[in-house]
Amino acid sequence: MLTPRQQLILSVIVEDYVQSAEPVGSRTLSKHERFHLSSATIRNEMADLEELGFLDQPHASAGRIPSQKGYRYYVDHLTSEGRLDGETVLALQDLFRQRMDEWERVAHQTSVVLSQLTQYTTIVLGPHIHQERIKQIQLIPLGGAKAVAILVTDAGQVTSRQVQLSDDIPAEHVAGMVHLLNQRLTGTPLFRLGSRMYKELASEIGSVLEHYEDALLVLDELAKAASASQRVFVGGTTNILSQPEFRDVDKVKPLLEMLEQPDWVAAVLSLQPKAGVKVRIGLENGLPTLQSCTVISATYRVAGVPVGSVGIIGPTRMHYERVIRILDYTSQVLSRAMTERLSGKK
Amino acid sequence: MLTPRQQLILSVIVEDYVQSAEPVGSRTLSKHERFHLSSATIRNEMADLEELGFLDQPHASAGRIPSQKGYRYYVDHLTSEGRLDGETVLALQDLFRQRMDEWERVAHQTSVVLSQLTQYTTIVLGPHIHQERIKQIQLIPLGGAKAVAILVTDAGQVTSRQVQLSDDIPAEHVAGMVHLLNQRLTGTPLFRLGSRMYKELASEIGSVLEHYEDALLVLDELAKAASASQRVFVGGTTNILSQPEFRDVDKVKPLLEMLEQPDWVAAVLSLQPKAGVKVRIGLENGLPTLQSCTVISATYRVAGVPVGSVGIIGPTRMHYERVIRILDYTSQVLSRAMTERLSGKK
DNA sequence: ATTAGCACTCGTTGCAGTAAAGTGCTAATA
DNA sequence: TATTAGCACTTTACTGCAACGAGTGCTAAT
Repeated sequence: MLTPRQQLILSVIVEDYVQSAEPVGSRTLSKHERFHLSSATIRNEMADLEELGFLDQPHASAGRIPSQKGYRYYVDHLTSEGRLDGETVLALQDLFRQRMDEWERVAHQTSVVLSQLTQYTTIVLGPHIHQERIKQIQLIPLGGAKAVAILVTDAGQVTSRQVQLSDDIPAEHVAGMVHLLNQRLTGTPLFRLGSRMYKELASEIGSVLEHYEDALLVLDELAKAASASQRVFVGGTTNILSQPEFRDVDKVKPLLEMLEQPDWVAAVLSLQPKAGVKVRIGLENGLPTLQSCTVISATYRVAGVPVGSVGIIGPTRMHYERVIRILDYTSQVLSRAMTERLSGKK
Repeated sequence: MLTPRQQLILSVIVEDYVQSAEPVGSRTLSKHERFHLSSATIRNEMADLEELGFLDQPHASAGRIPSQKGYRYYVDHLTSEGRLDGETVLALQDLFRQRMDEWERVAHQTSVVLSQLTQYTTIVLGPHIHQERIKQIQLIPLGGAKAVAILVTDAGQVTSRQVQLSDDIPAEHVAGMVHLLNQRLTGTPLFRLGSRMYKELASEIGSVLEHYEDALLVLDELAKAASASQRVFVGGTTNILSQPEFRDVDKVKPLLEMLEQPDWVAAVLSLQPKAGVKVRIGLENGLPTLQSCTVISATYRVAGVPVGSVGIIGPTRMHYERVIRILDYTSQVLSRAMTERLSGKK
């Protein structure tokens, strides 16, 4: 579709603009080492590229900047896979040498390190524990009819919730109930703790236990707590403020407001089934607020099943190649670390 | 120290400036309903107030704005206790009608509501659980020598941590260990789980259990986890961006960077022993970054013991009276709610 | 003690003029 | 036919300047 020369020009324009944030002029390009062309020739090519929609011109006497379509073409055709530099790799490897069971800390650290490395804003979506299996359920009475229900998964995740039991339930019934629940549910993956299983169990429990409503309540609360357990970590929010395109408070504000809402952040980074790194440029994100932003994200997996994701938000004028490589690498290492954790290797 | 008329003038200047964010001139004041003085008279008074250090003048031909000292005088002598308006009271009461056992949600909601009500940035420091007592300790083996240690307090807080036990420890020893720990520690307040108790227990446990290092490790980890459990919630960060004094990205950035670090936020709001609302204006905060900010904070208590705090960060040009009243009220209601929760009332 | 009046200061706004950067087009060149 | 040199044109950014407005401080009158 584009001639090799046009590709080269587009490529250099993107890379120059990403670095300088200034529109790139024909003279700048003609001085570039990879050309021995005059500025006039390049001007003609640029005019063509603009007509094809790959370049924009802020105003008549300015240089060119890549359009959304231009960035898209660059990402799709003009970047290579390649290796990360050693320093970055080391920083990331360090990150995952930590104890993987302290998930909160790992996720938080990841967001901190990634935003340092990239100078953009980082989002880490903590792992869904849907895939994990029930190891044990506990119910600890607190006095009154209150109790704490605790669920531990085989990966060692602990989820808990306070419940209000029937007023008159005797201690031995509570014990019996917990016993039955464990007997019946140990080994069950959490994602099956949904409505289907609920009904199946209801009848069975009802025939054995007197306080079966309490048992169901406990299950229900635990299921809710478990499904709400995915946490969102945002790091390097203030990096946005260093970007020249966001020097204006009115431009940053809507963005920061979005980043303040974990639900929204989670939605933007919602799991994509496909493997690999996903790049959404400008309006491809589907939100007007993000029209001058690019979101790059990657999921990480446990034993092949996606459980969470990491993402970077920055201006469309983003250092694509580097960020893609970093996220690719991070998600791979993270997947491996999480999988090892689960399969019980030390 | 100040004549009644000077007080009145200072008062009106503060209130006018807080609302308009524009330096207040003598003419504006002379038109104010509470005066029947000419602008010239007021000019003389203002010149005096400036000389005394209560007012500043941005430049020679501008009106006056309150100095840090001026705000301090205003807060100390010119505000009254008074009542909150009904709407605000309702919004706050709503907040604490929630289930108090879901602390994370309450704290988060508090920060959201307070920042909506005040249009400033809100910080909520989650409760220390030092005062709570151990209800039960659990140790759930995960396979390998890994296990999850869980601690439940009498208030129903659950804290957990993964631990690595000795490789060769038999299941019945684990059970015995947990039994002993519970027998020995149930009812102990968490703050005693520190080093002193550690030593006391060490000898006792050592004489009974074979794997006493494991028991101590478990205790140690739980103590660490419990003391790290105080969480920080920051809400309405972007409200800062609406303040005219922070229209400039370079001015907001350092502030937002600070707010991004929970440790720092916690430090700024660190517990003050005295009751009531604390107001720190500008440099009183001790940090150059906060020189044009005011931090107002209040602690909340459980049964009289301070366990956490709520705070508001805004420009020194702050709506003092209102914010003080809101925080005063919030901390009281919160204290009551938390205390009731603990004493087991439903 | 208060006020009217006035000269003075300082920041803001609008405007013309200039310099710089970059383009598009045409005509010359390899 | 593809490339390049040259030039007129456009637009922005910057600079200096005058006019304006808000507000003060001071003095003299009430």
